[in-house]
Amino acid sequence: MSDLLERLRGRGWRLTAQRRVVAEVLDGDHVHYTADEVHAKASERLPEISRATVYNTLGELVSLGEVIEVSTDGRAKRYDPNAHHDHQHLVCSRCGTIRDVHLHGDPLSSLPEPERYGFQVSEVTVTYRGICPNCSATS
Amino acid sequence: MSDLLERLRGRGWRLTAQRRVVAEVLDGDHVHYTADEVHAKASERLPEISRATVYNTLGELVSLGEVIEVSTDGRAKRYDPNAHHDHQHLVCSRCGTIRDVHLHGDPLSSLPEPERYGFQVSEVTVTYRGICPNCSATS
DNA sequence: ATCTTGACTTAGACATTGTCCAATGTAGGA
DNA sequence: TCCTACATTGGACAATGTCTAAGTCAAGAT
Repeated sequence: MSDLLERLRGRGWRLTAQRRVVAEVLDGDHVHYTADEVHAKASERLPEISRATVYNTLGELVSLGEVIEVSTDGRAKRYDPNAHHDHQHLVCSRCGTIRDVHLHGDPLSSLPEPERYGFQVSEVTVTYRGICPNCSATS
Repeated sequence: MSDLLERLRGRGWRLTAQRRVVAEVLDGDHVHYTADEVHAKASERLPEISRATVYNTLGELVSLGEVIEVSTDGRAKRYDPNAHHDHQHLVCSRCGTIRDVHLHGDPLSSLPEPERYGFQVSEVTVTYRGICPNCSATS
């Protein structure tokens, strides 16, 4: 993600302090933040950045395919900067931690033709749930 | 789902008009309603039912394993009464229609041991996305 | 059949997450 | 340096969900 800003500039993105900070937050720790968490982290470096800008910027990064939107719990969406490697997610049912995981085979092929009901199926997301080692230790 | 009410009563559920109506709404058309849609349908039969009760009742049905909570879009959760047959979902990216689908094989087995990071993995949800025949006709 | 009681329901306030808009600011080309 | 189209801001608004205190009622006990 280090050359992300250059890539985006090449696509006509205007490079502002706010966008730079949002991109840096995502690029930093490799976790899955919510929009408001990104806003909080960004505010540490650029105190007056607004929530609207963070939401706008995240939306643009998603549209541009640089970031993936993940909604595992029906609560706040989370943003995953690991958009260039195909992967799925493993979520702890207790603490909500999310890990990126890599699957055996292509899950698209698990959906038989007669089960496609004429849809042009183009995408599949797989979410595994369970208890993480940390949580099962402290149960 | 016809004997649902009996089953629930056997588990100590107090059988009220409100709960009966919510169960009937879910049992009726076999679609995936949001909580507020269930509330609207229920209000047709029992005008003074409150939103809180619908939310409570849906939550209880989910806890009891009689209904599945589906969040495909990060917006409102939807409620799927088809809890007793293992299935996954196929969603139209344009209009949001949801179909139940049945997979080939067990998706749990697609996650290799080293990709489980010590989690006790117990559940997997697979969501396919694409364009439904209706939407691709009217594009 | 009536009583009693704890579970259920209600209305509405509140919380969280996300969107929109008009006014203001500014990046980057001319 | 100046322009201007694009970006940012703050705050109102919207959608969804949660909580609480007070009133109501289902169903077992009498």
